[in-house]
Amino acid sequence: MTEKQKIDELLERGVAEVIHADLLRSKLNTGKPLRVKFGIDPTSPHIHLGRATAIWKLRELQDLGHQVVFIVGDFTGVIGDTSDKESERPMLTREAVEQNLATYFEQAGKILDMSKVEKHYNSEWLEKLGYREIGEHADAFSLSDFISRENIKRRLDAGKRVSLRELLYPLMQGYDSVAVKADIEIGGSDQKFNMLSGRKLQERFGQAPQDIIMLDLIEGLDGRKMSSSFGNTINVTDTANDMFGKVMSLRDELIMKYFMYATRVSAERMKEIEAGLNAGANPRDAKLDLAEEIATLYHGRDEAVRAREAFIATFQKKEIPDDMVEVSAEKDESLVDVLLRNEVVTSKTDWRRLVEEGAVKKLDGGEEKIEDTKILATPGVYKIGKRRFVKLNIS
RNA sequence: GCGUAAGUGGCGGAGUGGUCAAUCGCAGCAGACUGUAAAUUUGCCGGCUUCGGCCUUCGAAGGUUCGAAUCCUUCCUUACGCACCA
Repeated sequence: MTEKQKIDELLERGVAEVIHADLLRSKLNTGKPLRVKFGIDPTSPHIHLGRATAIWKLRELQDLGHQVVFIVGDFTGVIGDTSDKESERPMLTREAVEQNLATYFEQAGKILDMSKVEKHYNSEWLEKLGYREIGEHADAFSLSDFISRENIKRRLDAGKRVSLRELLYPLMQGYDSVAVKADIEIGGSDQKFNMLSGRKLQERFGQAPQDIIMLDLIEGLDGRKMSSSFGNTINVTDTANDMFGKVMSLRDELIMKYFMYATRVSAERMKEIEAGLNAGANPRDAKLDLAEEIATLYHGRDEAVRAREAFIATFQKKEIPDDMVEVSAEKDESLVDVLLRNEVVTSKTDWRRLVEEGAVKKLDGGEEKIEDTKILATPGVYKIGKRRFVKLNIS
């Protein structure tokens, strides 16, 4: 790819909106290194594919020679962001923030060259501000800015509580931009308000306002927006097999979107795949390729190919998977107790239901349906529902 | 501070003295159908059970009653209105 193509891809692929696109393009064209701000919310430390789109953008910028600046919202995390949330967020303790952060960089390291990333905790500067400064910053905004904000308005209209504390959040995130002298900020389109507040404050502080690259949000497994709070995420820390299974369960309409947002597959290849689908190719095969591409990004090609094979063996050929949960039972222990102890089932009632529904089978050459809820544990492989496999040993 | 309304299962939201473990929708689980698709459809969806029942839940704590998610009291939480110029 030429430099120009890289810049086009940066500004177009998966991008919802660029604020001052022309300006930004000309800045990028000069080749002068720019400072790219990216805020990390330490509330939930798992990077899922939706969030990863932003990190891949950072990677593209890094490849173009720009300086990525991570801002860990350790201070703002304690306040709680209101963007994209339907209800007020709980305040996090210091300890929780620290804990959540521990794994974050490692996950980001799967995508970025972390050694080149500048890292800051926003408590570095936010903690030092007093009422005087906060008052000055707050003066850059009017109450109607906040009230007319969609998600605040919705909550107000619904009679939900909106804490004043939440209004401080954009001020702080905006000041982050001032503190690190950001040229560009990257974030999801749900962050628009917060990122714009950065521009406002930078102007107050005599800095050139940052340009903003806003990314589209992608759908999760159930078709709703991918979000940890919905539990519909594909996480970059998921095993290759999990990623594979999750991708395969996506509805067909999302295939091309996922190629676009969640893989690095070239535009030409995407066109080919799309043409194939339109010509009547089985979407399942496109999805297998998609799953392999996604797994490759985080686990490497070899492991992704193995996951593909395991998927085909287990679900298409109905073979018993190689790796599964292993549990061990005492002598004369009932099967329920073993499964309960290992959290395979959540309660005895849960177990009873599963048995009555005919979901529990012992795999023993063929499949033998288990109908007695009180059966004793015997060694072997059990299958509960479609995808829960358990290997049981007697200790 | 005063007044009014409200707080129900993971979420939304019914229920206003017994037939309520609590309608319904979403999410989830399981069966059928499949491509582990999606959509559809059927069942389940607090816990324990000798399958007769039993136990714990409707903001919290007390109380009334044979009996309470439903009535009363106090408290906590939230929304809305009032407040000053009059």
